[in-house]
Amino acid sequence: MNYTKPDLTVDIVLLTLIEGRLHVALMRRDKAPEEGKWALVGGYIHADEDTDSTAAALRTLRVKLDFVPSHLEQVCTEANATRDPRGWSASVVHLALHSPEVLAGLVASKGMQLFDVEDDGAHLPENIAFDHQKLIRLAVERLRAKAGYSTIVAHMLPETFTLPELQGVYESVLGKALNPANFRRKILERAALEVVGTLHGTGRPAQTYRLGHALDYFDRQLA
Amino acid sequence: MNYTKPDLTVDIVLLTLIEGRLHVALMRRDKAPEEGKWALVGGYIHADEDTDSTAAALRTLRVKLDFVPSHLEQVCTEANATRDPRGWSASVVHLALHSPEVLAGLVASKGMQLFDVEDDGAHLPENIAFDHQKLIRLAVERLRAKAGYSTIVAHMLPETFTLPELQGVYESVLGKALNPANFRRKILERAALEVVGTLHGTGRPAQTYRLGHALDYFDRQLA
DNA sequence: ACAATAGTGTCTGTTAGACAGTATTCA
DNA sequence: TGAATACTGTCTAACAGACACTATTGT
Repeated sequence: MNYTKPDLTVDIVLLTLIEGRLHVALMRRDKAPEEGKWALVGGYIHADEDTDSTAAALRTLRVKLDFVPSHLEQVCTEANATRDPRGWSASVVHLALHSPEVLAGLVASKGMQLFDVEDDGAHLPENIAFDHQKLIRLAVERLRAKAGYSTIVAHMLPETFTLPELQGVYESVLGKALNPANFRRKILERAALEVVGTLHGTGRPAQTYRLGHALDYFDRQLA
Repeated sequence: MNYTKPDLTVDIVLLTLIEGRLHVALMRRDKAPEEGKWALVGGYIHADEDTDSTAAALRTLRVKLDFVPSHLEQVCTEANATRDPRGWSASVVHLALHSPEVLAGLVASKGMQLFDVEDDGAHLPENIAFDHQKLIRLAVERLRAKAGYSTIVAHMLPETFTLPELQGVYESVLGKALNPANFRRKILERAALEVVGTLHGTGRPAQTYRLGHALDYFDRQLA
């Protein structure tokens, strides 16, 4: 009754929005296999220190990037015989989101890079490790699907934001323009947004808001 | 760099609908740990014969029940230090659906039992193994969520069915009565249903249909 | 005053829910 | 002919999308 145990890892698809385009955080692998290729932030689950798989993902982000994401959720598990040349392996894939300002800081200090994932990954580097291009696609699909009926995309903004800014991230992720009047009406009906203050810009100042809950689900599609 | 590898298993929450109530298939464990308790159909992933985790789930169903489900999908992965007394373990949880007629046959021939999962599991047996009560809840929640915007529930009917029958399974899973006229209009708009024939019952005969695709997703909520 | 951006009011077409009514079978 | 079940037509209220309008700032 002793089977060969597969490897068990976590991989984190850390995404943000830069100039209206989704970007993913990748790091260069510094050891074999796939040395030198670009890979998701990830690593082995440590049975002795991780209480569960999400804790393993948080530890990995802390150790490799010294960073706690605004949002983290499990996407799926990719487990098969061919994804890793070393043999049968399983990866619990997580989606993480944060604001571009903070991630840009990590690029400078931690050697991580941000790559544009739009146009079906056409702008990603050629040499992506393992099945990580597929894992990126799965996480991006999850984000796009969830954008339409939740406040998930707000986690790619700083903690406080204006409604036009929020509309912008919805438009980018959903890939279509939204009518400002209708967006305001619907988002204020559906999401628990708390008024924070006022932001002065180049025209009329905007109200700033923050999320009342980490994640709100809508009973109807936003757009 | 050699960590203790956690155990990697699959567990299948096999559900069907009996007299309007969701039921789950459980089997009595015949060995330690948790011997004698009721457990989901599941087992270790076999790195030497399973190409991926879904193949492992299908093999497990074939070996233990000699059965191929009408629908099978991954739900999530439950992975932590405390779910199995033997130590850190990970289970890739799957949701499987089939018609009650076929599952009733397996009860007779394979020692499996079907338990009512309604009322938050109040009618489940006391002695459920490991964290399987939680896994059942996760799969049932997934099914209920997906029922509102897909044809997933049709997999708990035989291959051909009438619209009143289909309405019945939607009503049971969604937990509310639906207006027949509106149900017909919306399901025929949204789902790819193929006309098969005519079924004679006690009143006016009903058209029979089958699913045009394994799973249709709707752009709007059904109810 | 005007450019720029934020935010409101309101009209219209579409969709969802309610419900009355028709259709087709068997006893 | 009536009970039983399947199915259709149509009215109304709610909602989504479009768009013209007002509001508040800086220059």
